[in-house]
Amino acid sequence: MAGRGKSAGRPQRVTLHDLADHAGVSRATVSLVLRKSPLVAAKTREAVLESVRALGYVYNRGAANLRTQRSHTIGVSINEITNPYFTELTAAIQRAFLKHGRVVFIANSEEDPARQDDFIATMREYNADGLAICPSRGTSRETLRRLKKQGVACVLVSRDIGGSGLDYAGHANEAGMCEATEHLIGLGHRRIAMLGGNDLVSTGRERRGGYRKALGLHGIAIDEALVVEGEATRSFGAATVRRLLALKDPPTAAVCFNDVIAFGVMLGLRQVGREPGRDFAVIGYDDLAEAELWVPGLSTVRNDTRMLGETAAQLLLDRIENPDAPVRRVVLQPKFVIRESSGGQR
Amino acid sequence: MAGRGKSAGRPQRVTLHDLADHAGVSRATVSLVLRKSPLVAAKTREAVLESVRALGYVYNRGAANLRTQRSHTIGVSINEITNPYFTELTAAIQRAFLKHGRVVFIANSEEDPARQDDFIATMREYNADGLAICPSRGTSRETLRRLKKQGVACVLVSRDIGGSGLDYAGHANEAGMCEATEHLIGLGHRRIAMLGGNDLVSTGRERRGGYRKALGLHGIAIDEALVVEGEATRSFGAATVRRLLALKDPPTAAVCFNDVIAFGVMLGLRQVGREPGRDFAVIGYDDLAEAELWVPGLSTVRNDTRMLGETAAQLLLDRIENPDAPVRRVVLQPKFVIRESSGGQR
DNA sequence: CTTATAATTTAGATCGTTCTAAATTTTGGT
DNA sequence: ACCAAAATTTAGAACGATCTAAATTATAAG
Repeated sequence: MAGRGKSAGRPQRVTLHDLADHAGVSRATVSLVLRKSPLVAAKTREAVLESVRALGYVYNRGAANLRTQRSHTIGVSINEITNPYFTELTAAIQRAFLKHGRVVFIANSEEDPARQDDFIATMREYNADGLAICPSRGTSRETLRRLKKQGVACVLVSRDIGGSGLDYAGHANEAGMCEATEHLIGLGHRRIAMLGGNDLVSTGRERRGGYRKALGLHGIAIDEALVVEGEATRSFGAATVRRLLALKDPPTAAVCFNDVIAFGVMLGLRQVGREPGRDFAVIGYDDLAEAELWVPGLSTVRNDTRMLGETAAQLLLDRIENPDAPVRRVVLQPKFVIRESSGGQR
Repeated sequence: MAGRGKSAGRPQRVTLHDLADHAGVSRATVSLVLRKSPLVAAKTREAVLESVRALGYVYNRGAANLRTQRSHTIGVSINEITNPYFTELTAAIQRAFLKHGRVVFIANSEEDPARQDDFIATMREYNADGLAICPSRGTSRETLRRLKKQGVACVLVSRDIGGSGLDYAGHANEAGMCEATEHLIGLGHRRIAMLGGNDLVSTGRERRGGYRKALGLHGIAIDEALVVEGEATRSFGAATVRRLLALKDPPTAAVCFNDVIAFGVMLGLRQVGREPGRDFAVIGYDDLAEAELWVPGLSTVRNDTRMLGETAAQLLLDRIENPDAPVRRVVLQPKFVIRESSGGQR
């Protein structure tokens, strides 16, 4: 009596049709009940809901999406989820969309544009309403312009790709790094290294630009030997600071592309018997939860990750709502946090 | 000429129908081409693929799933993605499924069984082929049994829920923690604290059990004041070790539920002027990338995360293939790694 | 040139929902 | 009791793919 299909084999999925039969109404009415339409009479609604319970019905969202041409699904592509900054950002983005009743699909592109492209293609095949992208290194402007041209709602988060023509939510990286660097200059440092980041990614360009700008403002010549590109890992920070300390005119301080590198620098200093904050000044970027706990506490530039997630979500939802609105760019101001790792007056 | 529908409004999606018209064949043939069927003649295939390019066709996976009753989609529910162990595990699981051509849906339940249930419900609504679950704290056995009874393919990863009747892939936590604790005992420690974990989660029960077992094996009485439940955070580790050191008979060593807590312990020791590895022995659990870099290097129990991800994926894929096979449990052996934080002979 | 066989192609039903437009029932005023 | 208006319910056609079973075309053997 239950399950229409063949009596042999797998249990058939319970459908609207089954519910309709069971409750003695039409498919259309059942559909209205499930969508909480006010059109249907209270008594009918009760009967249908009772059938739902009785048959153990599971709504088929895929079928509904096919019909409505809307999926309420958002794809989120993250360049490197094992980086704690992006882990926090991902959680923030997810929370923000969840609050707006969207289902979120997360993928980790691991800095590989091909994987990112695959994911974007898959999400389009699933008819996602929109995409939030932290573009992996090397993402081409053309890829993104094509998305825009094809009418895919899209927002770039954290990292910008110039000329993509997409909405963007990010932080004011140049200003943040400039302030951090000027702080060190104010403490008397002249040989300041800049560790991590690169010019292939906007955040790298901007933070490295902020560093250069600060030195320029105070008439300090830039020694390219102290500007080191690198991965956002602790081991890069540790190895690099050890190498720089071995130079004949070593730096006395370092600003880092992010906190993870700064933690590495502090570990590296200890490995060679130097104490961060006393023998060498260190500044990070992001203000991860861990920064405050270190001994010495890490001076760093705080990005409001949760706010960025919410901003990105709002931009994307607006874009979905109104595909032809003018492009928007929101840049959040960071906050420089002074702790002990940058040392006192020297 | 392009796009069948109304000439006004949004661009219509290109469908198999459009491709068929454009290429002068039937819908069925186009479908065969897209699915790389060998049945179709080379010349026809070329023509269709040319139409795909010409019209900018995007495959509609939702429609296909509706028809085939298979989604090639896997839902992965993670209890806390900001914990780096789970971040790594998530990445490993994703990679493993990707290798098998599955699309992976990731959600962060943040230790909230309600969010986990929501996600599971959503995945069922999307007709996911299977679920990989790192159950959040407080997940009930009944929830999981119901899933099994309803024929949902499911594998538990890392954390076990007794009596769920589901496949499980995890690590031998008791053995790992027992070995670590015995190492400290061998070095002469008698007052050994156990920090973090709790009995609400299998990994906590097992690791704490391993600690108790080791003490028992060597006739050391357990001082419950030294066994502290807690969150897997650095701040818990730091605060707790400071508190324990203030006891009148303080511990001389600590084994930690995981590396993150152990890092916190090392930071906490420094905050009160003690040097980990020299003044106090510390052992972690997980062997995160960071463990090796610390000064002193963190002694810890290594879990092979990538292997766990692959194992879980294989169990789930087998289960999907063969729903009625007997339940399997795979437990991977960890490896104890000795570095400097556990100190030498005292 | 048949004819049997193999290789291709296809019409039409189907998956489980929602939508449109119309049919039916209920309600309330006279 | 009647009728208009409001409230509720519904049949049947979508959505965009795949499947089944059969039709068509090409190839080879006699």
